[in-house]
Amino acid sequence: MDKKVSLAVIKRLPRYYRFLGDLLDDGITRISSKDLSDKMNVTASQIRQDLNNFGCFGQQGYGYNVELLFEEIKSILGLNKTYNLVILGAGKIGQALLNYVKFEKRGFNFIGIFDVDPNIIGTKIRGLEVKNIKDLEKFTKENNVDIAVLAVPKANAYDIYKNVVEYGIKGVWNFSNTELEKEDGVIVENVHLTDSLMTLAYKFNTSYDFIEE
Amino acid sequence: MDKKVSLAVIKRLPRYYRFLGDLLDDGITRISSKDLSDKMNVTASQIRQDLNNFGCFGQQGYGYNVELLFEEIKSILGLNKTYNLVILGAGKIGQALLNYVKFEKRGFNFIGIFDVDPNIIGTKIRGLEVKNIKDLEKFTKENNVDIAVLAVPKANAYDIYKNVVEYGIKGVWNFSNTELEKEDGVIVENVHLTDSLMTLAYKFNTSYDFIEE
DNA sequence: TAGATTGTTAATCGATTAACAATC
DNA sequence: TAGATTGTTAATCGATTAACAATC
Repeated sequence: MDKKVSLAVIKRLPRYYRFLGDLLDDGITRISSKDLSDKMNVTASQIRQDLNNFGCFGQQGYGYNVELLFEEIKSILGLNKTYNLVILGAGKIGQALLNYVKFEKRGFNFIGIFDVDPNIIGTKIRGLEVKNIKDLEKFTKENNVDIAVLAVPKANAYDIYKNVVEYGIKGVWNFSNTELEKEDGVIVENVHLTDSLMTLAYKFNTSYDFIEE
Repeated sequence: MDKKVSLAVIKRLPRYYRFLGDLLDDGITRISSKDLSDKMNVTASQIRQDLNNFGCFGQQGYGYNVELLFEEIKSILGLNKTYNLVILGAGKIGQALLNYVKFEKRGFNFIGIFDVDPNIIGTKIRGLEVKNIKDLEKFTKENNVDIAVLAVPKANAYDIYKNVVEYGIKGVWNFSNTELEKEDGVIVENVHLTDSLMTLAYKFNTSYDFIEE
């Protein structure tokens, strides 16, 4: 596929996937872009445009086969593969993520959790022993680590990120409240909880108006 | 202020705020849009356009006073006020958020945490006793609750959201993996962790190309 | 077949970038 | 004052929406 897909489209894919999953659960086998657009509060045009970035999954006069489309999007999102993740930082956020079973159901497997705190190192969380972060390099050599979950305090984030890149890990899910500079071939996905809360605070106040999503 | 500000602009504000805070920490007192744009990897034009949605904070020939601009954005984001939050769902995510001290530093105070599980109700987390979610209505009458943090499983999210709206809470920070329908006067800010991870998975694979942020 | 609905091209809308006069 | 840099208008770019021929 030649043409680059815009990030706006990509970010809508998980939402399509979620709605199609719900339709499947409800036993609905086909849906038109119009009906889906009513459900999702987007335009039918946008749905068709979005999907046609990846292929022709519909049929004139019929619409889309729900299961087929669901599977297509699953595959586009890369959810047919499995991923090995390590959690860096065994604090509350790291633990919370490790305990969230949904991720494993979708093929994101946590194979290691690391920390610097000697009081935490050696303890077990959900059957996984917390390792010393100094052993991360060795661990990455012995295991195939796809994604590092950065759940460390802001102060340590930069150094640990540098290590992660050095050890050859290609995906970073960043929960530390910092900007991580772009590195060639490394994908960073940020979850800035503080930013999200600030956006909520902004909308909460009426001093300035804003355009609704 | 008349003209509506686009969501794209609003979502950039926390990032400006973060960078200006860093500049302040570094003792930098003034900055031009050009210099800031180099640091932030955006265009100087965009910075000036964004800021001018809210006022004229700069000075020709000089640039922007860092502290002044920092304070302006703080005020625009509504961070001069304090907010009372309740956490609904005392699972790992709820606990992780409650333990994240940064939020309190910025004026987001957790005044209650609720759950349905009798084994958790009554226990204390960070000095706060977990209450029965059935007591939420009473609690909202006796306390001024601004924001409810929805950290419950997907299955319960809809009902609890309905209650939250009914009790008159005007802000919802939604961590449940569901769509919450729009209600008049209620602000919902979603944190869809699963979506974020899927986006990472997409980018991680090279089968389709994409435009970088 | 006739009706429905796609895939796709064209039109519109909005957001980003460029340019520059105003002015500190 | 001269240089720097803003605020703002105009130009460009991209994304969303509308329209419709193709076709199941």
